[in-house]
Amino acid sequence: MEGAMQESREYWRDGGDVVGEELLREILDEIAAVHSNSNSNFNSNSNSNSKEAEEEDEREYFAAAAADEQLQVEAPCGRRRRESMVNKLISTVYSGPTISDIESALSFTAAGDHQLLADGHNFAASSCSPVVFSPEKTLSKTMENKYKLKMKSCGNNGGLADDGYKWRKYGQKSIKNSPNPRSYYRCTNPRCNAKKQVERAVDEPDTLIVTYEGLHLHYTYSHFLHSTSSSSSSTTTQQQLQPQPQMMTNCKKKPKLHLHPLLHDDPPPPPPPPEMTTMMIMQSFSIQQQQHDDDQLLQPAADDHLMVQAPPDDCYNINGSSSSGLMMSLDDDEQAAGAGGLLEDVVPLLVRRPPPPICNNNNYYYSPATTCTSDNEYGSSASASPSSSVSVSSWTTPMSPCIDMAILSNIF
DNA sequence: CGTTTTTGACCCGCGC
DNA sequence: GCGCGGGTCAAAAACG
Repeated sequence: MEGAMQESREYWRDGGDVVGEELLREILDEIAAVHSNSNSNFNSNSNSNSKEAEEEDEREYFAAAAADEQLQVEAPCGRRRRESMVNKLISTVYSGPTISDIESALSFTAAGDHQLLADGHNFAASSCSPVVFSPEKTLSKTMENKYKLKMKSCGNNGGLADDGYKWRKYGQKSIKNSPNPRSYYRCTNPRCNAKKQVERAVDEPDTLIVTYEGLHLHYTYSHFLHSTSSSSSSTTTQQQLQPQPQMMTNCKKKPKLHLHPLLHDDPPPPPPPPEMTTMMIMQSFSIQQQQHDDDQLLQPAADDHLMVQAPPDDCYNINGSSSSGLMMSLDDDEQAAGAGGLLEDVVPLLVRRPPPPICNNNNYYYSPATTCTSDNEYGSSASASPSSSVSVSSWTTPMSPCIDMAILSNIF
């Protein structure tokens, strides 16, 4: 870990034109200081393995997050702001996720967004209907931890919105008692184990049933593309809030893979929008491997830009368009610090939490990347516009501090 | 020419 | 053990 810290320092010394070296040192020192505490907390929790400890940990986490948000209202700039950022980073990186964490976060987020559905106000610029997120936990073992989305295709042309990831179709099967074949897709990222199945509902031709399995070990491509776009030219708020199909067109070009972010010639890749996450679950590859060995996928496999919403009983609703209140505060210079790129070595599972009561029209933003396609057959295109092309939203990428990226890249 | 899609074959789990 | 159905593989075709 010390080595990672040192590498981060060197990395940021080289990239000193992005963020002041002094500030970086300050932040890194704070990280190093907090890390020891955070680590010990994590160890003690994992050792005790008690539900009370986990719940206490969750309470502390959310309380801290709420406090951070309050701080940002009072002092959106300055040291407090940075400390908040660092603390969040630390809490997300060093407190290992548990299944309880994930489930808790899902229900927490769901409760927060339930009202949006109840009000019937969807932020979406599209006319897409909400999707229903249904974890298949009660089915057979092979179906365990698969998550199913039911969604209607976009209204105008019958096409569907992109879900932000790039999929490759690897099979199609006709299903018994169903006139519609089922298509099988795998994430094109070679390190990514995410899969999905797409089939059209028998009774509702407009409805697609998308079953996700596995985690994406990288960011959405829309995330990546928006980052690169934003870094090269200023983007107005209005543009940020509009679907940007040209970016999805650019998705056709497969980005470099397998390269460690720090080895890229390109500018440092963007971090995830850190304050948008309920938990940014950083899984080491050992954990990932364990998942494979156990043949268990513990996390909801819905793409990380999906908004998990109020679950009645065991059913989660995802409404990719619910973005109200998801605007975050970030300084302009911090926005300018980001750049494009995929994070291949970090494993974020972004479980969104309810929006903080902060609305900043100029900074963080949540954009419905609703690129409707006109595929005449669902499941016919899996590249930039995945066949499922579901009516969901993706996080467009505000420029965020690069600090966590550098650090996280060195951790794993 | 590299990438993606198609599609028949194969594998495996499950029920009888 | 056998058949069925679902999931995956992989070679060929299609695409850009």
